[in-house]
Amino acid sequence: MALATRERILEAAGGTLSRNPNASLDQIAVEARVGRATVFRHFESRAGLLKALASRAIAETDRATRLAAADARTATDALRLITRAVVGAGESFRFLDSAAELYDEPEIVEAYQRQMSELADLVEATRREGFIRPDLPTAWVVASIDGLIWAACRAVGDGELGVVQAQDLVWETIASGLSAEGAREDRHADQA
Amino acid sequence: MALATRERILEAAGGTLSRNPNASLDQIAVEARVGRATVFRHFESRAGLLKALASRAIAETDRATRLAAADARTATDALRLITRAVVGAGESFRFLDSAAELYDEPEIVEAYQRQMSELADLVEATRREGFIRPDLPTAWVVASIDGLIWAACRAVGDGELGVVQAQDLVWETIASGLSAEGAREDRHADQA
DNA sequence: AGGGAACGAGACTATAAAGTCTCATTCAAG
DNA sequence: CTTGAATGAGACTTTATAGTCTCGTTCCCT
Repeated sequence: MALATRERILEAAGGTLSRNPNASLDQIAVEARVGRATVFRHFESRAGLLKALASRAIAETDRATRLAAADARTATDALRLITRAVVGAGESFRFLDSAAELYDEPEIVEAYQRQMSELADLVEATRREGFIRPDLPTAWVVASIDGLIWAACRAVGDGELGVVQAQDLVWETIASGLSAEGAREDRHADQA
Repeated sequence: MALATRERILEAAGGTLSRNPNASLDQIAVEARVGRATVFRHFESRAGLLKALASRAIAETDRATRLAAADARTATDALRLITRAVVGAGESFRFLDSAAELYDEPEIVEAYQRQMSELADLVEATRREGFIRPDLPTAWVVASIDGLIWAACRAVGDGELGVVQAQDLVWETIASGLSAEGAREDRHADQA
């Protein structure tokens, strides 16, 4: 039962922290239907729990990324599959939204930066396939995709969208934007 | 000097909290070059300070929104101006990113929901002008815009983008999307 | 049935931060 | 120069929560 308990604690922590980033270990233990002491039997400290949770989310994203990269024939397709996968797994790492304590866990920060860097590489590759507009900085494209994924995960968490719908909408928005085709004529200098 | 002091505390709180959402009042007081006791002379409690900070950000957004609505001839133009204004004022409310304590301040929650609702109305209006794609749910369009604005503010805060650049890119992305025109031929059913 | 590992409950300590209070100092206005 | 309001410094209390420890119980395995 040890593994099941550990997993239950992680699950509860993810859920509780995504709703209230400052939730106490007591709340998490209650949510996991576990004694508070048991939390300390599985994790050395609060920081350790957070770190394990983050590592889990990162590993899950990595796995999804590898699978997508294996299946896809083009970089654009890989980006599509990865986006879907990350939105699908959104609940796993929505808690990261406000886990400020993790900023001083070099291991986690490094992994996050690596993932962002991989995403940047992928964006560059899709750009070479003619998918991404040449005039947008890669940093912004990455930030936008990140922002859209967060928005989708939040909408799913709030019950505004279903998971599948959110996955479709994120990709649809990345691929075709928010505006109608006709609006493309509207562009003009827009300094206020 | 009373007003100046109060303002300095708010300013410091905004800055410090956007960097570390769990910053103590002591850190904020130091940042504001003010005694910690003085913080309590101007705000009844930590929650009161947070609330005042949020109210300030909301009021600033409201003001920008009203100005934009007054200047704009079309809903689409209003959306453009408002987006620019909010990104420009991003530093003022970036701390909200992780201010979980505010979730149980009905006054703040209500104001936030009102702003989101106004944004939804504006999106509907731009849709009638043919700006927004008819096939995207308004809730998603609102969430996307919100996500893009957050992404831009974060990029500015991290020094990745300049403010003006971020303003341009957000609107450019809303208006024309991320993908090249040619990618519009690529759409296909994408269930994995 | 017996034994050991995992657990629940709860007492206990330690600590960080919120919030209160006092007193001396500064500073601007009259 | 005098006065009063605003402040800085810091002592003090309170509270919430992390982290430790113990003991009795449950439950699985042999």
